[in-house]
Amino acid sequence: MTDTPAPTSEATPTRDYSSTLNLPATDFPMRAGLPEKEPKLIARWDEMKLYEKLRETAKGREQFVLHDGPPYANGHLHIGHALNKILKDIITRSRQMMGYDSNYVPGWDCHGLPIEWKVEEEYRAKGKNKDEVPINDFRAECRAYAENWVKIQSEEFRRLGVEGDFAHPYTTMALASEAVIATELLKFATSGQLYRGSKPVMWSVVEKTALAEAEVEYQDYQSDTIWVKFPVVAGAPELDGAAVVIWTTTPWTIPGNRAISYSPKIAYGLYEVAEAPEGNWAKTGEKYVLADALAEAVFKQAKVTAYTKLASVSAAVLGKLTCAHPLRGLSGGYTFDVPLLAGDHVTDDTGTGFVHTAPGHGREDFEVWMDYGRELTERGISTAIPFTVDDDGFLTDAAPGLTGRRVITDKGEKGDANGAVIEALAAAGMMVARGRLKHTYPHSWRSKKPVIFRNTPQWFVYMDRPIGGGASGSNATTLRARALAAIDDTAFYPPAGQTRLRSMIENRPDWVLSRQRAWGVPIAVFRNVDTGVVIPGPEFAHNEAYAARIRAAFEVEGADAWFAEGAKERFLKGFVDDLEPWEQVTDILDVWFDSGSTHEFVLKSRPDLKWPADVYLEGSDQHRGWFHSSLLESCGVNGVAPYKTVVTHGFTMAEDGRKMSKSLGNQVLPQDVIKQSGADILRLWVASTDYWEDQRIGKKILDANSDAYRKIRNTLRWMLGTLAHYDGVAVAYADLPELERVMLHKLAEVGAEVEEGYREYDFKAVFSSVLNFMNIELSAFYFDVRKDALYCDPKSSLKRRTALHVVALLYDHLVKWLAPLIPFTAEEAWLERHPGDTSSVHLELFPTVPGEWTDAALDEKWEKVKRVRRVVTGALEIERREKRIGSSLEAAPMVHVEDKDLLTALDELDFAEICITSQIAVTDTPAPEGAFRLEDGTPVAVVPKLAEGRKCARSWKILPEVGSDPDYPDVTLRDAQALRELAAEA
RNA sequence: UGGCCUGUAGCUCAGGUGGUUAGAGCACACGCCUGAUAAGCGUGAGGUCAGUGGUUCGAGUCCACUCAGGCCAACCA
Repeated sequence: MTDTPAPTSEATPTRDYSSTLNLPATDFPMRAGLPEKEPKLIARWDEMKLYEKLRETAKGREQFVLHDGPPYANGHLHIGHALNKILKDIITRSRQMMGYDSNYVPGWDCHGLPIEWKVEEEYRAKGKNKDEVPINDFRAECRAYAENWVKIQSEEFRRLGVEGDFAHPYTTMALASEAVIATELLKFATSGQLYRGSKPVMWSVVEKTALAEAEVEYQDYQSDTIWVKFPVVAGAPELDGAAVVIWTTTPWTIPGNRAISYSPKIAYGLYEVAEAPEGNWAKTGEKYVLADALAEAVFKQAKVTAYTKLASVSAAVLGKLTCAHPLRGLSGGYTFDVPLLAGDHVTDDTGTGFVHTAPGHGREDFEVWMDYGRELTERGISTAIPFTVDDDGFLTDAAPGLTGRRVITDKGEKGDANGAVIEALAAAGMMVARGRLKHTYPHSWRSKKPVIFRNTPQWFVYMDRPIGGGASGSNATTLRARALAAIDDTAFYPPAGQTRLRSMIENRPDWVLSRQRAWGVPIAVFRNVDTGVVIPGPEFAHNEAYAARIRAAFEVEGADAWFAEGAKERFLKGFVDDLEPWEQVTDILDVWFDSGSTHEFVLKSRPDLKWPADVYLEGSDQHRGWFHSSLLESCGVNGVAPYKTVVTHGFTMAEDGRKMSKSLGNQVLPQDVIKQSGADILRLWVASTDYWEDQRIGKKILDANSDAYRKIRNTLRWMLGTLAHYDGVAVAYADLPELERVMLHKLAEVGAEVEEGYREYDFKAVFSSVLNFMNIELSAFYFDVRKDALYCDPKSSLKRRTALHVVALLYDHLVKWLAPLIPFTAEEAWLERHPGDTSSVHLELFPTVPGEWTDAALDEKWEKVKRVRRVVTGALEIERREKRIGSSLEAAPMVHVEDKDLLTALDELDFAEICITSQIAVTDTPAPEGAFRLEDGTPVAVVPKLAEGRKCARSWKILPEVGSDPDYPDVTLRDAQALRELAAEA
């Protein structure tokens, strides 16, 4: 520090020159008030018919179609909906601005169980019974219910700033949609891919209906338990004469037994009864195969007083074993072989270590059975699953000797089936023990009565049967092969989606399409009860005419036509000689088939869209949902996927990374965010997050986004204020000072990142690139440096005018790039610069950055300038701390640059201006001892000094020249010139 | 239990094919400015890269396991 005299300006009374400065002036408020402003902008867009204008503007451009995965028309939006729709909106808006015709048509999924429930609930409240209401009346109420929610959700989506054809959305329940969905299914029937198989479902005997898992509640129930022998008949000589013992809580399922499951992870042994009471079921000398861990408990239950283990039995032996059904020979039935199958569901906690497997009566039983299908067929064992229990709970002909016994009565009480089975087993000498067990058991939600798992006919689509005529577009022969090929042809964001979908398609069983429900599109086929032949089908001569009938009727009446009186005559007459054996199928389609067909009834039917879609975007759960069913549906019918790209997003967690739930009270509702902060804040959150993975949201995170928003807004506001003094005259690039050219270079870099980010669906890259640019390059550097020229330079100053020109360029570029992310604020900002009734940033294209803006050499040079600048600011910070200066304008540092490269970079630059000091000296002379240096090794040392001269009353710079102008003795010469020009103007 | 995935500073994110003291923005602390002012600028302090064990001259980066979390495995969408 030298002994420079303190500036004398403090003592001199100063004039307030602020009115002579070009200070920022704007009405653009610092505080956004988004909750009030956003609805007004929506109203404006409505009024100016923005959606229609977007289409008009883009007419003839290449189409880009993001096809909307339909949300379910039930309930208010949650955060997941908001994330989903905002992402879609960012995509459609950015593609539109990239120069595509990017049309977005929102859709809704309207059929299905949840709506049935709601309507039924309303019935119950009114004391009405669903079964007494004609089905089409019930369906009408479901339709009205869905309609109402479509309206509500539509408004909620729009409030998020989502732009699209909300005046003409699609719904799966539109009559035309139902017509297409039904005829799409007919295509599967026609090509022979649809077949009638069977599968166990939860069934309520009392209500005579299938139940969903959600309609079932678990209550305590007392079951009869039995331990039963399955005599070994083949496979292992060492087990001759032994029996595999199973345990079950449902004796009535014994007639349905077709296999025994064991676990390769459990140790088994061959045991012999050494001693048992007279007349005991388990007799001395009998040999049982049991899990070692459970043998003792079994013998105790069987009242066996002594037993011995003869040998261990390996899993390899068990796998080859064949047993006889314990009722073999009863009424001439049960002659089939019972194989042993390895299953993961088998444990050695309870029972015997062997699980009685009745594929018609349990999910796991069914799965094990189906998994072994091919192997069983090779062993000569029929894989057919018997229908041992009918709708009313009676054992059928498929249970010889027990036919007519009842599992559960109309009233929901236990029938006589269990007793009869036990009696028959005992008579056959196959009982080991019996007991009772109190445990939780599924009961119907409605009747509170126990339900059963029973085999029921269902409609399936083959995954692995070669597809014959009627379908086209692919060489692959089976649905699975086609789907796998289609997955290879699809781009996935993130890439893991491909693996996930592929492994699902590889492993999935045949596609079950039928549901025994009311609110949906029917499987509009007929089945010949004598021959099993289905219409339509590969052999049927009138497939097209039949489909045309269905389609024509559904287009006018909707799927209700199928459920109306006389449907059989109406649709079948003239196609068959005798209507009598033809049974109308009343099952409806799984709603996944509905939404899986949207590409057909939306993309193909609307001229303003195209097929296939460019993008499907949904949550990662949709790998087994919409992505999956759309793929199968389209591969079955078209041979290829209905999409080119699949984008998935993760789930939204609470702030601690855990699932949101009502009970934990950690939910964030989009409605609340919108009310408190505005939709743009929510959208900024979406833009900032890595949505490919699970994201978090909460107060802290939203606050951080509000802060980012404020920074963006304030920076735009300052630019607007400054531009109030811009006359709109452009300056040629060649005439720009280096600083301006560097900013344009940076802008070009940001532009490349923005473009790449939008193209690759990486919005957080766009967000951080723009935000960092605004923070670091603009707010903290360029604007800070240029304020002097912008505020103080004379009107005529080229520097001032070029800066204004560049600020205007920066402003328009940034606002456009931000438009897809924060459409409300971007619009508000755009209109400040480009007002007009028909003006909208959303009608603009992203700017093309001129190639001449890119100047890597200049950028490199200025990075050096900034390195030196950092040393200067570091030195000034010390001065500030020591209270020698406050403002940097009080300083006039001496900068010793010890590197030739760095020194050259400063040539011909007004380095004082860049460092925002009043004066500065740059030299290559060695720095004195004690000069300030940065620890990072920059070869620059700074010796701070106070600026000499008087403080300019206008620009606050301290310069010796102040006082030398006779007219304006209290300002610098530059400021004097500015004042002179101002005076001349007046 | 199986399929797919995640775990880097308080928060949101960067960290090609393994290679110098792990980066940014925000938030935080301290200071400056008071002509972007419920603003602006500067400086600074924050990380055993979930953990353990391996491969390697060398691992946030590769491998295995463990822990924590998420989605899927519904006549739910």
